[in-house]
Amino acid sequence: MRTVTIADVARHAGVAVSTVSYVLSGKRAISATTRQRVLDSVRVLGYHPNAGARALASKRANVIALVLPLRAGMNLPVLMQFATSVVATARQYDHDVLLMTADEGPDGIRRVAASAMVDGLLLMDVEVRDTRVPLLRDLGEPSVLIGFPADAEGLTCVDLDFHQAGALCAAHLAERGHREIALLGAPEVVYERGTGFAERTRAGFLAEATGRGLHAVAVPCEETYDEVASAVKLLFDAHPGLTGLVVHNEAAVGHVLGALRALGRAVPEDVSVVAICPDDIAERARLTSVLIPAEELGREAVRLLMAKLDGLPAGSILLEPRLTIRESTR
Amino acid sequence: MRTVTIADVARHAGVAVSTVSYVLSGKRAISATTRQRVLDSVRVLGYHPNAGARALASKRANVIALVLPLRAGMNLPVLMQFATSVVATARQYDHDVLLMTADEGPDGIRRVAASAMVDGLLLMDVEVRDTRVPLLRDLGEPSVLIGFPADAEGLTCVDLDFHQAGALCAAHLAERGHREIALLGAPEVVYERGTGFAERTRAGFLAEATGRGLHAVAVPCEETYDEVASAVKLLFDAHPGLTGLVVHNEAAVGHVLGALRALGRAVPEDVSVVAICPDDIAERARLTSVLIPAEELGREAVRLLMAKLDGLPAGSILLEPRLTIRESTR
DNA sequence: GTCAGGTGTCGAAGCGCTTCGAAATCATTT
DNA sequence: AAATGATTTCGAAGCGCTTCGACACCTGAC
Repeated sequence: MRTVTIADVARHAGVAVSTVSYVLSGKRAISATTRQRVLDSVRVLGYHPNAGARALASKRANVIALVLPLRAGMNLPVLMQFATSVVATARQYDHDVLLMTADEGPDGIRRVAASAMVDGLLLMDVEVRDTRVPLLRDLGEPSVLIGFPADAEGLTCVDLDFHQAGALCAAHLAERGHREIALLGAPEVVYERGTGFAERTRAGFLAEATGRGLHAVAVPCEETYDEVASAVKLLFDAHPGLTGLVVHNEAAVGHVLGALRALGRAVPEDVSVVAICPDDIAERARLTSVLIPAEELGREAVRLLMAKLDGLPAGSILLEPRLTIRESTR
Repeated sequence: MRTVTIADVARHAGVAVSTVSYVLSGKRAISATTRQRVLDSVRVLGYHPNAGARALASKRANVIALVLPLRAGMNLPVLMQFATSVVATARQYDHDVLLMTADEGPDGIRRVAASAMVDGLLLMDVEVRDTRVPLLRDLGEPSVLIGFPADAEGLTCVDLDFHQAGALCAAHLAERGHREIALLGAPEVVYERGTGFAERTRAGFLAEATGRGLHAVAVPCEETYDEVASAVKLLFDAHPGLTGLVVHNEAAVGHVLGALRALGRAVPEDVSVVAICPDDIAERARLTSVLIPAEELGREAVRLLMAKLDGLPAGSILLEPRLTIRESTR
């Protein structure tokens, strides 16, 4: 069963090879009758263009690389949703997806780029000081990052708008009449690393709360139960009138609820809790939350990458956060 | 920055293009001095072979497709471990991985195979009557399946040996002196679908138990708490002397423990529980368990596929189950 | 000194596709 | 009726690589 080539199609349809190519790519006008004849032959013979040959001749592989941080400890549901969305969206643009793990590091990126195996790259979970970022810059390979590195100048990045997410949570609590609220954030070290999203959430939260004349504080939060409990206790000791809590730390969310219970503060009767975390965690605990829009992230990332492949300029975008109201706020 | 071609390397090293090719592929003997000169040039120029050209000329893409069931409700940790392992192992064989979702279905497989985009396929989560299996058969594309379809004749499959896993659980309980044991399996519909692994576990469990002269029963098990609780209750009503339980249903594991607690049966004091489930679930609940060896599965699957690509015959393999003893059995 | 048989290297022919310039065809205009 | 311009199709030249057959050289045997 020899594979069907474009020459077979051409012969079968009684036209030149180039004509078949033009019918398939639509890059030149072909008369309706010829076009139909060619398409019929394609169908009859079951022709599929050879990817290698096409890539070689056109200098376009029609493949994008998806670089995932496939290490333990990732938020898997988010990652999965994202990957699924990327694959599906890429297919819509007639592209396939090459899966890479972050642990091949910069070399892997250099390799696939230099071998023209992919036309562009999608990097998930970009860190603030990511070693791959400078490489990406001078490699000149079209790419889209999920997350913002320290210096995003000249790069295309997609992320949730954490500033607005923080603000949204503060606003939600304010509208419910809470006057004294707090943000329990990421562990200390995360802020020290200068991780963008933690910092931005905090800024948005404080700005919005202050703007609305609320009394607001933001404190970091470790992830073991004991540390969370003591942080919560300290918070209420210092601010007895606290009635609203925003938790931006998925690992700590459960412990915060436990700690509140231990302190005898009922949710949502005594204190309202808003989480910024993946949907499944919030769903399970019935928490009002701002979710990570993984699917939208994937879709937008691919869209932007495709635009870049077409030579269009593509700026970074921040996705608007959406608050889902559940049972933990009133 | 034009890309470096093999001709550039040849010129730089003062040899013919074919010589460079042979140095790189090792398919013909090249003198040590020439080889070194070529390798130096490769390094100096930063040469990476063009994947498309290579694929076209050699009819080998050096890419394998990984078809994952990226739908909700999958066991994500297992899937992730598996994917990671596949990518890492493939890289060891100098191959890359094209990520596909099962929802492109048979057409997707036909497409990537016909376009010579991949050399072989890895399908995860194969169902008993999988529409892709007949296609795979007559497509003749090298492939390895994770899981066993109804008729595995002529196919290469890799899976945990569920029969032995069931037997292992029964044996473990028998050795601990339990005389009356039960298997809580998958939901009814799963058996009705004829899903292989559920059935095989049950068979192995019953065979081993019976062989050792134990009194054993196997019942299906739904996945909501209420249904699990009533199933557990019915089980103990019918078999008051029951002291050993095997749970082969990851979604129900937690509920089973809850139901036992509700019935006032302590684990492991009154009843020993063995689970067949992913490691993380068992780990969290401190359950003695047989885990799904996702990483090994990925590694073996790639190994088999590579063997097939080299034209070697590759039979199916069943991975030996391993029991991890934790705190739920005595 | 010649010849057989290795080694090591080269040149050229593709692999299947895209794309460019040119040819062929047809419809309009003068 | 010839010339012009559009429209449609063709042919051929690559894209960068692998691989086959051939050539050149060297060794050792006779």
